Amino acid sequence: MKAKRTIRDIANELQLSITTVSLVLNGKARQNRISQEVIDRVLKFVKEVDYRPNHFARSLRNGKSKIIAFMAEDISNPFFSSVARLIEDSANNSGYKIVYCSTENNTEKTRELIRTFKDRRVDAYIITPTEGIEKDIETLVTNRIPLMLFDRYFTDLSTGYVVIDNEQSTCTAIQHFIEQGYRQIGFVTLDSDQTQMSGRYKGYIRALEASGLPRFVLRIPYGSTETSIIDAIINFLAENREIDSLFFSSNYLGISGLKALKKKNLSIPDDIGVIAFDDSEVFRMHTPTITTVTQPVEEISHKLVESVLNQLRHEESSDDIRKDKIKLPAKLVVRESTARKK
Amino acid sequence: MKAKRTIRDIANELQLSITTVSLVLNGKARQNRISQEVIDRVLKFVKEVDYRPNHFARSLRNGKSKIIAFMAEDISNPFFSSVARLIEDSANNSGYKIVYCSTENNTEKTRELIRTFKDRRVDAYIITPTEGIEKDIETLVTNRIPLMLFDRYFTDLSTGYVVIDNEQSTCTAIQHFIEQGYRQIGFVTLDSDQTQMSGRYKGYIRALEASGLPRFVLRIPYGSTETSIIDAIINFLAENREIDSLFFSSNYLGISGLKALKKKNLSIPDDIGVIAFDDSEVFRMHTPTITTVTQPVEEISHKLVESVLNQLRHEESSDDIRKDKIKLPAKLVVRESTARKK
DNA sequence: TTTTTTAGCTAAAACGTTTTAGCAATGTTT
DNA sequence: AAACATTGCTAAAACGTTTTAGCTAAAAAA
Repeated sequence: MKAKRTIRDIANELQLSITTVSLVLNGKARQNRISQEVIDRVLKFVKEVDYRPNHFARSLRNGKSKIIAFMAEDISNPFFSSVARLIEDSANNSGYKIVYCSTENNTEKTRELIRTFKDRRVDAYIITPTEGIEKDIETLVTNRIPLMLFDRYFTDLSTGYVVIDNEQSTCTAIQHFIEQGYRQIGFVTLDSDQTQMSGRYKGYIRALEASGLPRFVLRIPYGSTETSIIDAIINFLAENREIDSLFFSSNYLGISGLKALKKKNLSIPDDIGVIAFDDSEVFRMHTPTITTVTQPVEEISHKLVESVLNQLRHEESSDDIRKDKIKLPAKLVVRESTARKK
Repeated sequence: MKAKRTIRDIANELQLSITTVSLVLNGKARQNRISQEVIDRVLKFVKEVDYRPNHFARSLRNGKSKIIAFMAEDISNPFFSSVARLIEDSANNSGYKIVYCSTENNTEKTRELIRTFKDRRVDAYIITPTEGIEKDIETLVTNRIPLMLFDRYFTDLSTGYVVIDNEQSTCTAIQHFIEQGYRQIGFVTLDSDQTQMSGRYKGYIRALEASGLPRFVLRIPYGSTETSIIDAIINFLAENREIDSLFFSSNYLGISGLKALKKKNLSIPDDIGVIAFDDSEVFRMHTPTITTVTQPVEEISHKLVESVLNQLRHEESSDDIRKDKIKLPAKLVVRESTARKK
């Protein structure tokens, strides 16, 4: 068992000062006029003995943890776990590790999580914000902590974010219903005022207004169990028997919706048309296959991590950090669930 | 903006020594004969000014990062992201944060990841090991680093682990096929010698031998694309036309399998029976619904985190760490895909 | 009264880096 | 020959904790 070597040991063994070794190791040798001979000697030795600097000491000294916090609503949701997977490698390659947590869209919990992350001087944040967390996010921003929101954001807060064009993509989806001959279009959404949900709602309204069709809206309380969602949808359909199509504004609403329709023995797409937000294997494999508004997960993830790393790189420079405000288009993937026999 | 307060500031403001404050904060006041009056004074003040100790300094001093590494094969796989979600809260409640990474079952990558985690003095590991990583795991064990393997383990390594009884559960599944009247049972698995896969294979063999039925085995190379898996399965069926049922030994093999069957227009369960390993929403929603060997994800997660936290608690004590070797039963969830009309 | 014990607190070292300020020797300009 | 610049390196402070060893004063024992 070789003893852990410190920079001090290295310095002693090479008959150099700690300073010199440190400068070489940090690539600041040239600008500090360390001779090439010494540079080579240090580099060679350090490689030989596989010296690995102590992260704690380094962090203590320079205040950086080399950790990025990934705060998603629920890491086990396929959308969020895909993002988690896709940001992972780039972060690692830049020397960052990612700690995750699930906010459950619970503001109190999120606040507490941010607190503990602050304690650990996490270097950057990627967050799906909850409704009441605005102030806390603002504090991070004023402290110039690199930060990106995603999935939703705060219109009156100057942060970077990556979202999709919820209004336009939903509008397109509803128009697709209309083109397929559906006229009584129901909208099942979460009872939430966050940007992503209000955007989807606006898209629904806009499409309807353009064609003068009636509205049918069901708002599900946040955190409802699957069975209560299913019941709510069944009720909704019973009270509005004219409905001939349903738009589900999230992937798990869609899944519960399909279960509800199955339970009522309604046939898709003939009795009722279906479109769900967020793609997933379930929708691709379902019989019939389900038309979805598909988020560009790769691009979202890529932009998120790119922007955060960029902020981290330019953190020192006094000029303003680039706060990317990115709105990506989502794609309507047309499948069998909207192919009505006319 | 209030300046960050250090323990030194606290000590000064209270006219006490740093030592005293530190002892109180760490609950070691009583055993060091600090008077109750001083204890109260410190605790009150610290609460008032919301003092938060610097993690880096603490870590540097005592060598603990308060971080657990969660190394799964692929964090975006529903099985692993569920575990991630389920271990998260208990870990947080005990003051630990979780960093994740995806090994892709790539030994070189895993080795490198373990290296970087070691550099950061991660306190504990929860790992789905890859085939070649035995030595590296062993090093962790000899260094007495708290560690749990899951999903698979090394028979000749003394580590804690949580797995399911792959052999028994697969055997039961195959027997179910037989009871349902299937006689030509195909087994689609990954070309891997890891315990979970060999266990499932053994279960298949055992069930067949008991009834003298023929074997049909397809081994898919690790890391195959979905399309190549589908092609392989289609070929396999073409070359073995007598096959009347298929067992898929992982969830994504099952999904690819269903796509292959759909492509060949084979009807489940009449043309062919289907059982998949690992449950997922896809199998519950599929038409017909798919019989699965369902892993007890909650229990797996619970045992994992409980055991790791236990190891962390008793790390100091010189007596042997408890190395829980847990094998949980998996449940056969019978659905429509094995309900052959006889 | 002197010695010993105990109660209550603290000084200082240590953890392992990064970085500022500066020193000595050599080279260059006046 | 004196003054200045440059090259090549280093001493030491700082980051903020935890913990060991020990000090002083009061209480108890001799």
